[in-house]
Amino acid sequence: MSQNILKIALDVPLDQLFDYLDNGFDVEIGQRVAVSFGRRKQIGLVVGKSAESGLPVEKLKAIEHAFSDEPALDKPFFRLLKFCADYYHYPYGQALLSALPGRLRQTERAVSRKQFVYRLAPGAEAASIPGRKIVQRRIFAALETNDALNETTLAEISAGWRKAVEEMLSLGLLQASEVLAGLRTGGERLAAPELNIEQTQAIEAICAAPSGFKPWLLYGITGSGKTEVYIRLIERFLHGNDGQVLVLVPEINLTPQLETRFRSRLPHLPLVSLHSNLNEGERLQHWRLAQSGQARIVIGTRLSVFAPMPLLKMIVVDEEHDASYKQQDSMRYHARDVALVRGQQLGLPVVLGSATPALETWHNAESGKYGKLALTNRAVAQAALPEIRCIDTTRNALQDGLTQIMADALRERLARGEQSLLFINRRGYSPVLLCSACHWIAPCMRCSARLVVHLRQGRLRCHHCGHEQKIPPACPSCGNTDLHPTGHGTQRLEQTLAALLPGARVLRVDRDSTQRRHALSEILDAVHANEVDILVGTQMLAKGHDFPNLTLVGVIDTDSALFSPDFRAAERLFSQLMQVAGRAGRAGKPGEVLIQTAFPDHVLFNALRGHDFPVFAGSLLQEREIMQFPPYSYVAVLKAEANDYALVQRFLKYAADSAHGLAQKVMVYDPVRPQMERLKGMERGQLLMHASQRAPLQRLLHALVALLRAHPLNAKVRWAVDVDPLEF
DNA sequence: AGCACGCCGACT
DNA sequence: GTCGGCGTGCTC
Repeated sequence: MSQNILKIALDVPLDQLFDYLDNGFDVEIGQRVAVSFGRRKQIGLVVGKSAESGLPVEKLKAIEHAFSDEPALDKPFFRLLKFCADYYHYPYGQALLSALPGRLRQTERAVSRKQFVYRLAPGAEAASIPGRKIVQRRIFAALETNDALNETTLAEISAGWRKAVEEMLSLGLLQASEVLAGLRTGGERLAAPELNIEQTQAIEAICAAPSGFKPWLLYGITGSGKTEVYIRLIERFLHGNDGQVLVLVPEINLTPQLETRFRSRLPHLPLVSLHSNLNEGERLQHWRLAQSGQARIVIGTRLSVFAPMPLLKMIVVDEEHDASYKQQDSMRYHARDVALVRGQQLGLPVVLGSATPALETWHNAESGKYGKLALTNRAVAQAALPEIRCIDTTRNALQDGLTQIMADALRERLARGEQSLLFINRRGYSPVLLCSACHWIAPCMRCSARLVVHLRQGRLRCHHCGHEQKIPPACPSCGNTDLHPTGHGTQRLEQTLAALLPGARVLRVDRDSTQRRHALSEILDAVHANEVDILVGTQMLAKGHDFPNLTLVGVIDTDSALFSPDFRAAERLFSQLMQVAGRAGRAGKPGEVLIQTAFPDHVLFNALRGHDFPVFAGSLLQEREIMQFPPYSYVAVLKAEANDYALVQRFLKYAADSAHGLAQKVMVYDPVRPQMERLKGMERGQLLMHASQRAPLQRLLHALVALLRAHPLNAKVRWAVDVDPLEF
């Protein structure tokens, strides 16, 4: 009797499948198995079955266990990850396994919490219940208005429900069925706000489009009601008893707000979230609920773009320009782009929402490749756009980082009992510790970066590798004890404000002040309760929060980003400033945005003053076209790092030489060191390649990666291909 | 990636 | 005489 041969994907950096004998287990494609691989035990996914193997059968091992009772992953899941593994040049097995919740990558049995729900049996009649069995009667009555009851609901009916249900089951009045636990539905339904014309037009356009793959850009300024458009679309796409929608959100603490909003507007649609704040158990449960089709709406960050959803009807990518959609290690995918591929594979609409779309997206919308829908008015009619002004710091002296104009504006709000927000993209006290005598600057030993002064803790910290040390009492270079914290961070600004505006209640919001589990939501509550006058914070504050009493947004210092060597810096800065500006003046009170800069006439600020993203995007796109940068070219970077730069150099030299030999219609540059030459003790280097078409670049990468995997330095150098990189 | 095997230097 | 350094090679 011959055994089946299983083609199994494993979490190993080898781009191949492994053949195992099925050992008599009844296992389907898409299920998990436990196998011995070399000396260790591994979890594998059955990708295929076959009667034969490229290897002699006696060399094959048999699987040790098959998780036959688990639901199998479907074909679209494999298809999507196959595409990603190829496109991002990452081993297929690792791509597949890393898309699973952690619990499913472990060799222990992964139990999903299940519960029973009870329905009325066909033909069951209330009359057959004796009058004195009150609990049974109540349960019966509840089931006449509800299709099914779960244990929680039954417990609300009576503490003695279990006994009653058992008796009803034995009498054939009820039927029990097992479902996954953890779905919450119901609750009060919030009234739908009225839509404005643009919102209605956007919804109708998407619903009227012929079914099939269609990308849409929903370009809507802050406060224009994008979320309401998503909600209406979900309602329209999930009208019947089936269908699922995936909503991707950036990796920020924005998920709870959005989740609450969706739940209160669509209480009848079971919703689960998938993000990093879930524990392993919850994550598995939510993922299973998506996979089973029971969760009709899935809201999740990056990784959830891979969540299996058999009834998927539409994908929404909120804040599609957000950089957190790009994974920066292992498989370097971009969740927005993967969402588009998924939409294409399944023939679905994909809605990309943003107030400041990525230039790639904007370009595609302008060229007609994507449908473009614009929301140009704030949904709350009386909420005007804030006035944006620049304060020229070459004419207005800075005192402790603040101009007089900014200080006066803060005082004014304080007097009026309104709130202000100061935006500064540097946490800590000051970004540099400088020796006044020899100009020594405290460096990080493991990174090409300066240590940031955290004065309150009396420590220096590296914001790249997390290294921490005491502030030295004297300069290690010359012995001088006069060491100056130079430049401004959130902590210092907080201190400055305390001195400048005594009595003002200042609250700092950055990664350091929000480490505690619920710290951010407590801060937000305090702001809403008007217990705060001035918020000082980093970009954390820029997103998604509505502060009705906030009328001033001050931007302290952004000039370094204006002339950054990173060609995306301006795009990011504009988006960031647009977002913080959106915090000002939401509920009828006019808002004002003040930006301190030495370059008030820069194009970026001109466009910002006019709230004119299209103009700014147009000018950036022109630059990109001249320089032949994305979206006018396709880029990939080979990134390599090792303890010893000589190894990196040798590796990249080999890669560059090979690439030159392989290159057809691809430009291969010389290996260079990145901005951050050293990170976490690793010496880094990179090789840039670009082409005007995707295909030749992909062909080159494919061949190159095969060569590099076979190279002796493969083991000594950590390397990765970054396709469509955001940073290089 | 792991985890073996394997062949050369300083230790109870 | 062994413990252990990490180079090399394989994993169905």
